[in-house]
Amino acid sequence: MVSSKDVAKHAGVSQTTVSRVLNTPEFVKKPTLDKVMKAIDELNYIPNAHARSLVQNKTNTIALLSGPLHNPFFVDTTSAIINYANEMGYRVNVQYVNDHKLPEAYATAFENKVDGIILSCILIDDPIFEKLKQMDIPFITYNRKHKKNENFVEIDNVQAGYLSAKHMIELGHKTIAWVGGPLTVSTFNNRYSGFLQAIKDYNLPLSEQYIFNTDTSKQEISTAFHRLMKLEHRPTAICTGADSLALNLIDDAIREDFKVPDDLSIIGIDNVDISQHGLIQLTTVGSISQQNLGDLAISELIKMIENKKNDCIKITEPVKIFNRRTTRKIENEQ
Amino acid sequence: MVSSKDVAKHAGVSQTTVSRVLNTPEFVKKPTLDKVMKAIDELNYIPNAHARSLVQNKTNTIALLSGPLHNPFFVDTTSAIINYANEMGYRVNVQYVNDHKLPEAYATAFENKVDGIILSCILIDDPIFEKLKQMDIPFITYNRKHKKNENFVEIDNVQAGYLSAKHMIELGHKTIAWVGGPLTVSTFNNRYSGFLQAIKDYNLPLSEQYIFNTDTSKQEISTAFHRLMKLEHRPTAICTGADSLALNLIDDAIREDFKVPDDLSIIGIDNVDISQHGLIQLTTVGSISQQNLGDLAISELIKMIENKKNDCIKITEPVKIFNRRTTRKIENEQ
DNA sequence: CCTCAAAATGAATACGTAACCATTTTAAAT
DNA sequence: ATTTAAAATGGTTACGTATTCATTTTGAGG
Repeated sequence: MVSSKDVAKHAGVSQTTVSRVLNTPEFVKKPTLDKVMKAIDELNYIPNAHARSLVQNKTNTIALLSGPLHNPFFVDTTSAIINYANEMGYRVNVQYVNDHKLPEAYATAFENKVDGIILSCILIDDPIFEKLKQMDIPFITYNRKHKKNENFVEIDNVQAGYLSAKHMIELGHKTIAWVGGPLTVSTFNNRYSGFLQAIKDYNLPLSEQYIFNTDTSKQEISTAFHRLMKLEHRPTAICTGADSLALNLIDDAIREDFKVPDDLSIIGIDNVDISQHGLIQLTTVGSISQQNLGDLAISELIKMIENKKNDCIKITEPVKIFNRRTTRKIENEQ
Repeated sequence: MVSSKDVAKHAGVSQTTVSRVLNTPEFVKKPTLDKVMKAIDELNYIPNAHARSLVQNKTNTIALLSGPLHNPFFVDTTSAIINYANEMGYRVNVQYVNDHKLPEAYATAFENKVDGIILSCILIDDPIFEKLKQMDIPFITYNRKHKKNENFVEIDNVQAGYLSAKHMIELGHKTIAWVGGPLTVSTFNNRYSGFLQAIKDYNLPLSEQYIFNTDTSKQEISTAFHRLMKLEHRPTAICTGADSLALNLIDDAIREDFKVPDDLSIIGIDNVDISQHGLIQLTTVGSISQQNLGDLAISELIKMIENKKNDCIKITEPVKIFNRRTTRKIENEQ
């Protein structure tokens, strides 16, 4: 591998000068600069970022610990995060983590001495949080937050759950089911509690049979769907903890010959990009702002990295209903 | 930052021994091993991957230069690539490249001395190809290939285009349009030529008005759609260069109140995961194998990296029709 | 021609690790 | 006890860069 020393020798200057040519060319005379540039070109020299990191203690790399891409929410956010970070001169190490691989994912990030970590995969009660703080490395969670309520970017999940239930209630639905995710995750937890609050406020009855807090696997969602549809008194509406869940449920519904929204109204939360597609037109609750959570989080993270500003990021974006085609007024048929 | 030297001092051993504890613990006596482990734990020591890379000349990092995630093909492949690479102990630096940012993307990959590069963004006639070969760094292209016909993984694109047209023809369509991508890209080029071949083989007329090779932007696809729909003699079927194009066209169609497939049959190529969704059920052409191209490519790349096997990868996967719900028999109404 | 500050360059070092080679310790065989 | 090979450990160096400090060169002003 050709190094700056080789270039120096070839150009007849010191390695220091080569380094200067690359970093502070304004301090080197034109003729020597040209000499060095020529040598760089002739030898096909490419500086070694790792050696630089070592001496500068800065890697220009950010670790992204994301949820899986089969959840369209992470498609939107991953894309936004990587594009913004690249724009700002950072490389992004991406890992799609499932729970039993989390420790490895953190280890990888730490060993690479990344300048910052952006992650969605944190539990309300996650012990990693303290460790992250100890490490003294900038980090931010998006979509989820830790119970300590520090360094997060989220939407107003309680309100989202509330609006979603309210939407169904106002459409006349009386039997409304909930299919969400693990309550160890702030996002689902808050969305669920918002949902419950609305049910309570509007004095609707709610039996446990109608509640499924799944592990978000396709299989368990299908199971929930089948259980719901076998109930004596079937729900006419399902509120879900996320667009990805809603899309899975709709898929199940179609395969079982239920019509959405004619037989069953389904609403999501997140307003992922694809939910707008003409074939989908998912009714959902999402951020009022155009900017997605990934975008917001990465820009805050980079501010933290560069300004060293240590004040804690706590952003909760307001939400609204996006009324599309997967929910409808209930007919008074029963 | 706490280094292996600090650990050594704290444990009362040499730095070499600390290194050994981490890399070849079988060569160190139990008591010293315990001592060192204790010190590592107490000091919260985490090895520096960059320093290791420097001395080992191996980074365990792969650069992924992908197309944008709003194309679902890259959702599937990115996911597969990252997961497989992580499984095999490699980190992945992801970049979503648009054409004018390509040089930067390569520079980043080179400066980081990645162990390999996996890329989809190469043109038939791309000068970068020679440079990549010169660099003597393992690389593989997926989905697209260079005219040199080396180190690629693709589906049988000519056959895919052919089958797609044949499918429409056999359904009775006489006026079939083509909406594809830039012909500077092998994928679109070959798919288009397959399409043309079928049209020719079945003696269908084809006017230039029905051909659009777009830049794959949403806008230009919409333009193509509108032009087609304003034609005196409207096409009853559109063959497209990719599922992402098909999905965009269908979106346009729905917004203009055309019914797919009743008013218009549309077929894609790629068989992306989401095309199977109940709400979508896109008819398409895709690989017979379950394994997606990203998976295939990354496993081949890692073989190259680890076995140093220099024989050139040339994989073209056979394809078949996935007959779903966006195409139908034409009625003899005209 | 001399002085002297500014500009330009170079020498030496540190970053944190693994690898190589040398040395010490251990334990088995005599 | 002595020898000897194996096991265990340590000292030193290299990786490729940026930085710090020292040295040389330059050119303006007297």
